[in-house]
Amino acid sequence: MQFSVGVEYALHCLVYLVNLPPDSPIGIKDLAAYQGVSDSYLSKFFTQLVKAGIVRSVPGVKGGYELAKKPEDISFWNVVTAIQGEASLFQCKEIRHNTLPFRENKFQCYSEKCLINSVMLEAESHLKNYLCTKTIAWLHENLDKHIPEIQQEQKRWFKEKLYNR
Amino acid sequence: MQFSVGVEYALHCLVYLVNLPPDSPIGIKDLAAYQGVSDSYLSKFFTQLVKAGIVRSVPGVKGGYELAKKPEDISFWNVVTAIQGEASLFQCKEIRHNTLPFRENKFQCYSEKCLINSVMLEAESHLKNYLCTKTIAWLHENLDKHIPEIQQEQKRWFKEKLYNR
DNA sequence: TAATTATAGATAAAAATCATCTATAATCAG
DNA sequence: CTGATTATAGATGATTTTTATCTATAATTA
Ligand code: SF4
Ligand code: SF4
Repeated sequence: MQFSVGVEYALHCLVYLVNLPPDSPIGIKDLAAYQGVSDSYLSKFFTQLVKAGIVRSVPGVKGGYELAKKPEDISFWNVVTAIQGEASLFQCKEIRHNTLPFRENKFQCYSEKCLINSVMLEAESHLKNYLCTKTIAWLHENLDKHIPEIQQEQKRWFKEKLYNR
Repeated sequence: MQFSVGVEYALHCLVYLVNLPPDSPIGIKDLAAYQGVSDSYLSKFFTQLVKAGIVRSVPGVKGGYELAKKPEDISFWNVVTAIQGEASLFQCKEIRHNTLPFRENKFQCYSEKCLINSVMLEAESHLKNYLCTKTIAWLHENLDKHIPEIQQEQKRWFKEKLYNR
């Protein structure tokens, strides 16, 4: 049970989009070139981010992607669900339905009143609540503090790409 | 990203082992027959539960499995890690290493100081802490309250199997 | 000694994940 | 209007993980 790499790609790329001049979207080609993956691969994640309302897409010449919200309104949890979907971590496979007394049609097991399910859901909500408190704005700000050289280099590169369109 | 079904099987089966007479292990055949799966399948999970110190195995004739600890000392988290392993939910795939300035050997990215990684770890610890508070004893007790008929039937069945060995 | 039982490992089907490529639709610069 | 550019959608396939079973082996006890 692992987070998808897509979450990692999305978080990194969203940081690139912070603090750019308004109405100057960045194309998927540039983003993909920077990340070192194919455009079609990265674009899939951006399509999901669009659907989740995290980024806005501008089609056509000089189109691309830009943040649809303020970075302080985009939480880690938003990104995680945008990429992995809303499905909860624990999905009851209804194994009890295959249990002896059930096979003999003695009982039914309804997952609504399932204790295991409710415990897992509650546990997940603790994870969720924490991830909701961490935003792209926070990430951007702290990356600037922790790895300033890398961040500067990265900003330089995207500003230049924006300039040469 | 989903919990393994193994967790569901393990939690259900551990409840069956609560409140049985001492030194009377239940064989994997009975457990598997009750669950409606093959012994070899279920036994794999029990081997993992043994390695995690949750159950004790008794080989040979009239052998089987019994709880190795008091049910109030077995948490949901214990079971989850026994089955899925200790690996954390977020594993950095080091995607930044393939990023443009890194490909040009300008920088290195050490995951020890990675902010994303630390946020994910902290989030997971919230999930962990909650799952540590819920035990097999709690589950057993509350299942008895919520679905008493099913629990009675289940206890009847295992007691009978124990009797006929 | 023989039957029983856990353990280990081989095997394979099914599902999910990762990654790329192609075709299409929308937009804008000229 | 036209052609280039760009996002979107979907097909495709490789790889990995998950699920499930079967077989062989080792330990134990009746
Ligand atoms: S008790 Fe809960 S987890 Fe188990 S089969 Fe029923 S609904 Fe699913
Ligand atoms: S910044 Fe963190 S998540 Fe990203 S590549 Fe570096 S270590 Fe991995």
